[in-house]
Amino acid sequence: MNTFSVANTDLVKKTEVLEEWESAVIDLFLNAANSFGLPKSYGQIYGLLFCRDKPLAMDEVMNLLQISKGSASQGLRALRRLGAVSIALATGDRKERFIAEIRLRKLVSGFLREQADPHLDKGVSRLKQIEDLINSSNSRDSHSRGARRHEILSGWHRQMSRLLPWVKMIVGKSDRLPQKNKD
Amino acid sequence: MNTFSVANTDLVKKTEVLEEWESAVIDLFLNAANSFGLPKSYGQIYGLLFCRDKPLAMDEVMNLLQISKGSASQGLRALRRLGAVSIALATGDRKERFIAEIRLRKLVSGFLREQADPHLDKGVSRLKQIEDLINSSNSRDSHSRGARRHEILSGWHRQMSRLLPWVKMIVGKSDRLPQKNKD
DNA sequence: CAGTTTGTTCAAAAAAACTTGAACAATCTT
DNA sequence: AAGATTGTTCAAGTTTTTTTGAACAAACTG
Repeated sequence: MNTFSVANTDLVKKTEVLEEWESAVIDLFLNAANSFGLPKSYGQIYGLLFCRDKPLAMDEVMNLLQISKGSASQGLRALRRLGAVSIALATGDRKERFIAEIRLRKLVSGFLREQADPHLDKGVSRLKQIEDLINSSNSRDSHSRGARRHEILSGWHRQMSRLLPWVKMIVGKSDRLPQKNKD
Repeated sequence: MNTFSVANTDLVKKTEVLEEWESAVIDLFLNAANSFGLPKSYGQIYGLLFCRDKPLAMDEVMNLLQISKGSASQGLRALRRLGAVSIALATGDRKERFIAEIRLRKLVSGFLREQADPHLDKGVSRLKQIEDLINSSNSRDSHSRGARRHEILSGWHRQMSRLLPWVKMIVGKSDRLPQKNKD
């Protein structure tokens, strides 16, 4: 089946290839993404960009990682939303090119903003809904038990709300040199 | 669709049933578990125990949540490992009975211990492996680029290692009354 | 504006994660 | 010790998530 052997000596577009250590880094991020609940391909894409100095275009990402157009497109978009990847300023060429954000603080706060904050918000309405159900409970015992639980949940919610800003602050406090806050 | 109205007054084996608010709380935890990367059933089980004052046995959990033996068994075990659930002291009866840990600090630190810490540990060896690959890189350019990346990753690792203890400390700092640390 | 190049969308395929239940093990009961 | 009760394991089934690629849209080019 693979009998086209020789003869295509330099017709094959010299597809750039990964360094061994790059593959290892990409794999590291693949696993990390995974345990943060993100698709593996996001991790791969980020990992690749993390390794490179020069911005990469979508098709380069596709080729180097051997992933589909769809994955590359969606992955890059999601990573941009997370603030983990950004578009390099146009280089004459028309293609968009991407670079990885490497400041840990930015990565963490982007992640929390996109993943944690929404949950905390939804939590508020959920708690209210639960409160209503508790109040419409007929049994006196169930009612008081519910009220007690509602208090606990509210306390947790308050604490988590307090914690997140701290996390965003603490991480990256000495990430590099004292940088001006270009938020 | 709800036309079974009256008539089944007490033939139905009074299978204990959930309060409406309990279902809502269970659902809350179901979603929470999910976004922490834990199976939904773990959330349900925890949620149920969270709602109850009295310890529940595995079969009660199965019946109330309508989940299989396997799920109940595995879920309870995993939750115990996380420190989110513990076995109530024997009540004469032979069955094991379970209760939920409701101190947020315990929950958070258990979660971090089981989920984050292992990753940080694996991270050390991964970093070392990457370092080796970088050193065996032939290209001078690739080598220095790799070295730069390795530094960044090491920095992140250090920072995360610093952060976690803080999180464990901060959460639950005023969870309830000043309790003696019964770790 | 017809033709290219670049990027998005989304239904269907593939892969991964979760749940189930039957077989098994361990422990108690009589 | 046979029988009953409680809990675990894991292969197979189910559900959910992720990836793919072909059709489409948008923006440039000559």
